[in-house]
Amino acid sequence: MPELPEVETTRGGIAPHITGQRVTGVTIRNRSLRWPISRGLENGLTGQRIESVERRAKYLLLRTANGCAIIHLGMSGHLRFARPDEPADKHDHWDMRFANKKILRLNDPRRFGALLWIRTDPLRHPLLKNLGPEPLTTEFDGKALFQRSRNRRVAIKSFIMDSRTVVGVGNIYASESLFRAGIHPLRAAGRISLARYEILADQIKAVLTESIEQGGTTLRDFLDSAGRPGYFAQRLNVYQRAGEPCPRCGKPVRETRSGQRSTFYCTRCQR
DNA sequence: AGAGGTACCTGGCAGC
DNA sequence: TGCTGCCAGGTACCTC
Repeated sequence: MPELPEVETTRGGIAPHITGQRVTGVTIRNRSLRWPISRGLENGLTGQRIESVERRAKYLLLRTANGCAIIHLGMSGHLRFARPDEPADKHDHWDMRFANKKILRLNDPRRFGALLWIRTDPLRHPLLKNLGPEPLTTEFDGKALFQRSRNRRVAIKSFIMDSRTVVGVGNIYASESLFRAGIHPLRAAGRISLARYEILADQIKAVLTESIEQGGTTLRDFLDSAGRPGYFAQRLNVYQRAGEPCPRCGKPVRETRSGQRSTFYCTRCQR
């Protein structure tokens, strides 16, 4: 479910409601997410005031004076505010309650997500310390991609989905940005010119920005924290459109696999 | 070091 | 209706 635009949409949806609020309690119904939720989380977080709600890559960071909650939504995770009397669903694994009576609730059927509590700088945490640049900053550009890709034989799609290259480019936006840039998804990363990387970096920024503006991409089940779907699916050019005409040239969109992931492209427009 | 595969988990869907 | 197999938006970890 969530790629960077979905996580950013979630961050924007919850931040106004919990920033500055004190946590009055935490209920954990199922500790076994990707990593077990630590026993110390409830005690550490309860009573703390949320100083900020930030995002790094697809991680949400709830910072307090005492520590930081790191949230990852995995493949199927979803945060929303529950009504006070609303019974927990089967996959509602945890709630955070706040002084303003808001209840932040996580639903995650596949449990690939995470909830961690750490007392040190979250950006130095092993999960975050080796992450590449944020795509929507000036730190990320064609030159950075070009330099990092020299002598690399890996397929360009796998390369841009590697979080050490750049964070936040998941399976949907990898296909979409390569289509927009006219680059074949299986081309070796080391065999792409600087000029083409400049275009690719611009298109990665553009596709992510447009998707955030549309509230993310709803394929099956993504809803933002207020229960609204995202509308970017209507703007997808190739993703999950195998057999449909390429929007640029009309040739049927082809589907292949790259790194065990579905990959969509146009054989004429992408070289 | 780099490339590729596997694993984690549930649910939905196509096909029989 | 119910079974089986496959697929799904992520990413750490394993092997070669």
